[in-house]
Amino acid sequence: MGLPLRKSRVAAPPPACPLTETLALLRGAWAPNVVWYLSAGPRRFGELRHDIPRISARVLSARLRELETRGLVMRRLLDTSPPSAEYSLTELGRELLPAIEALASVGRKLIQQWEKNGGTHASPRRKARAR
Amino acid sequence: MGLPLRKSRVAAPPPACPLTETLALLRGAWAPNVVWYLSAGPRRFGELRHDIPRISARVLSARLRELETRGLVMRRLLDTSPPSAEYSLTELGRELLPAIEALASVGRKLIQQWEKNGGTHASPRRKARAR
DNA sequence: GAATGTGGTATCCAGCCGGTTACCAGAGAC
DNA sequence: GTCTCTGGTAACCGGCTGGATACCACATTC
Repeated sequence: MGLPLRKSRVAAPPPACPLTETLALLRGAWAPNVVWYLSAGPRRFGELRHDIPRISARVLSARLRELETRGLVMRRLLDTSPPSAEYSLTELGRELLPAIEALASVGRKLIQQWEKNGGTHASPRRKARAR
Repeated sequence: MGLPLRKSRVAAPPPACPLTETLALLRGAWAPNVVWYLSAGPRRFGELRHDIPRISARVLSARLRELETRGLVMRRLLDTSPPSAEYSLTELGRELLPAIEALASVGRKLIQQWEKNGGTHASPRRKARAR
């Protein structure tokens, strides 16, 4: 026999699953939050950091870059001093808003139920399955 | 001054952001796909493996366990031979379906546009920003 | 007895991801 | 001169995740 086959180093072609493709646009920590806060209108870097207090500058920067590459977000430099950057949703980005709103709506209902149950998050969870 | 304060070893309390909470339910690779395929009705382990060919048994098992713990999925043992297991969405699981459908709907539109553009995925992406 | 099909689990391991910290330039204020 | 404010980048690093592979019990079928 000849040489053993080597593994391909490229990923398999995407199956073009609509659900997977859309979620891929929002991949990465905080990405949905960034889109959410941009949905209300343009926002500067520092404003987003303030909107999402637990995000680090490094990750916010990375997320904005990725969202820009994926066509969801536009970056615009303002010539203020010091210069600042303003981010906003593109049309594609805005197309995601109904879906995001649907997710948030479920979340609101969920939280409401927790509050009714006395603030615990336990309602719909069941204990570990017997072995 | 006394001893320096030590870092807390528990995660900060969740901010109860509706969007974050809902997406947390779908955390983990393939989770949205599993929910998607269960949305059409109950499904056995092997059937799900067939539905999602690239998922491994290990990951499918882990995902189903997590979805069960989070209250989205129910497991039922069938006493066939060999015994098989059937998974189905709970009521909470079904509440996510409109949101998932909204995501998929965006995805379908996206893919449709790609096809119009000759099969390339390049349409809404722009080149790297100048340095 | 051997093969098959079911629904998994055990173990290993590489890659990625994101948190932390330090650092930067340039302009303006003081 | 030095401090501040902007919007970042560089380097380090530990943890988690998920892919690959091997393995399992049990009942039925051949």
